Amino acid sequence: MAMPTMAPIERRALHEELADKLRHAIIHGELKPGAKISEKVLCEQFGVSRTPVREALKILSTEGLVQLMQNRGASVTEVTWEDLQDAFPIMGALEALAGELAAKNATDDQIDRAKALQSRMVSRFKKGDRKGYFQVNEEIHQLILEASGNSALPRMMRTVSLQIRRARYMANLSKSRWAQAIDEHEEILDAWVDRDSQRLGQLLKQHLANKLTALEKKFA
Amino acid sequence: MAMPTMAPIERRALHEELADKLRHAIIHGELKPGAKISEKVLCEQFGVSRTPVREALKILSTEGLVQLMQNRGASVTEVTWEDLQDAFPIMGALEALAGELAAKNATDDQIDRAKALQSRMVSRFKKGDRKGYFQVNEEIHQLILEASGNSALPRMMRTVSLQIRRARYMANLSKSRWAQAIDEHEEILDAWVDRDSQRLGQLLKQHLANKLTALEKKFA
DNA sequence: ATTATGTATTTTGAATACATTTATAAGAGG
DNA sequence: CCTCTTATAAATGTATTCAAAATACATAAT
Repeated sequence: MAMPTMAPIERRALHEELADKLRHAIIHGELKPGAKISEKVLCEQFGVSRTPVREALKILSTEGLVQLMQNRGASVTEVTWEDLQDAFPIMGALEALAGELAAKNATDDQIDRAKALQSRMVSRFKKGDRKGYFQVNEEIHQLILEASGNSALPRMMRTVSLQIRRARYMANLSKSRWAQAIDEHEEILDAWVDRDSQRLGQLLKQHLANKLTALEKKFA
Repeated sequence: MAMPTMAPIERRALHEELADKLRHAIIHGELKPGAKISEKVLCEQFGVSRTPVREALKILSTEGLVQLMQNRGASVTEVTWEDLQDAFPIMGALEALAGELAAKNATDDQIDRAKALQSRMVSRFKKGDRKGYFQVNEEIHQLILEASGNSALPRMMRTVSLQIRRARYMANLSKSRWAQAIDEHEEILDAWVDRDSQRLGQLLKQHLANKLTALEKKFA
C-alpha cells in the first residue's frame, strides 16, 4: 500500500505537551506570578491524569517558572525587580559571549539571513506591529545563538531568557524605547557584518542593559 | 509547654532525595556516561515505586544530566570533548561576572573567609589530599558566588557547573596542573582582597581556560 | 468575642494497575 | 544461512487507587 510521502504520526509524551503549554501560559502572563496551580484543575483542563501533570510541574520547577512547596502544591514563581536586576547582567554576559563567537564563526549565509530579519523587523516596527516585532526579534537573537556555534549556549540561556521574556510581557515597552531598540539592532547588525567580535559583544551587552533600564520605570 | 530549641522534623519528598542521589552518582562517575538507566532497577535499588523515580528523572533531564528517549528509557548524557569546549567559555563568562560583582560587593568578613579557605586549600595540596582539595575549592567558588550578591547566578551556573564537575572526575588532574591551579588561586585571592573587579574577573576566566587546556590532554 | 481543639474535606505524595510501545526471540520461508 | 514474520517478553506511558498531610470548618472553652 504505502501512499506517497506519509510522515509518521508523531506522538509526544503528555508531560512534554503539558510542560510546553504551561510554559507558554506563564511566559505570556496568562498564568500570573504567584498564582496557585492546582493539579486537579490542570487535569480537568487538559483531560489527563495527575501523573503527567506532576511530571510536567517538576520540569517547570527545575526551569524556575514554577515553585513547588512540599505538600502544599505549586505556584507560578514571582518575578521581582531584584530578580530582573540579577538576571539581566547574566543574560548580558551570555549574549556578549554569543556575539563574540558569532562574529568569528558566522557563515555568510547566516549574516544574510540576519540582514533579511533586520529589514523585516523594521517594517514591523513601522506598522506598529508589536507582536510581530517581538517574534522577529526573537528570531534574530536565535540566529546569533545559532551562529555562535556553541551548542551549549542555547541550553544555558534558556532558563534566564524564560524569566526575561516574562518581564517583557508584563511591562509593555514604550514607543520611544522601541525606536531606540531598533537603532541598537541596526548597530548590532553592522558590527556583525564587519565581524567585529569585541564590538558586537559589547553592543549586545549594552542592548540588554538598556532593556533593563527601560523596564525599571515600569517596575520600580 | 515548649521545650528549649526544638528543631522541626524535616521530611523531604522522595523524588528530591532520588534526584540528589542520582545527581551525585552521575557527577562522581558512578553512573557512567551513556549508561542506560532502568526505572525498575532504580525502584529496587532505592525501594520506592516508579512514580518518584520518574519524577526525579524528569528533573535530571532538565538539568542535562540525563537523556530521556520517548518510550525507550533514560540514559546518562555523554560529555564529549566538544561539549566541554562549549561549556567552559560559558562558565568562564559567568565566573568572570561573579568575580566582578564579588570584588565590588563582598563584605570584609567574606574576604576573611576566602583567606582562610585559601590557606586550608594550600595545606590540602601539600598533603596531596585531592578529595579535600576539591572540596575546599568548591567552597571558594561558592563563596565568590555568594559574595557576588547576585541571587540568580548560582542557579544559572548550576547546570554548567554540573557538566564541568563531571569532567573533573573523569580526568584526574596532574600534579603539575594542580600546583599551577594553587598559584592561580593565590592570584585570585589577591585581586579579591584588592577589590580589583576587572582583574578578578579576568583571572577567573583565565583559570577556567587553563582548566580546559589541562583537560584537553586527557580527552583528545 | 476570641482562641483553641477536634473533625471533615480537600489536596498532595506514593504505590499499584492497566495500556502501549519497543525490544527480544523463535520459527517459517526463501 | 539469512531475512522477514510473528509471538512473546520487557519496559515505558498513563490512569487509578490508596495513604498522608494540609486546609477548612465546626464546636467548645475561656
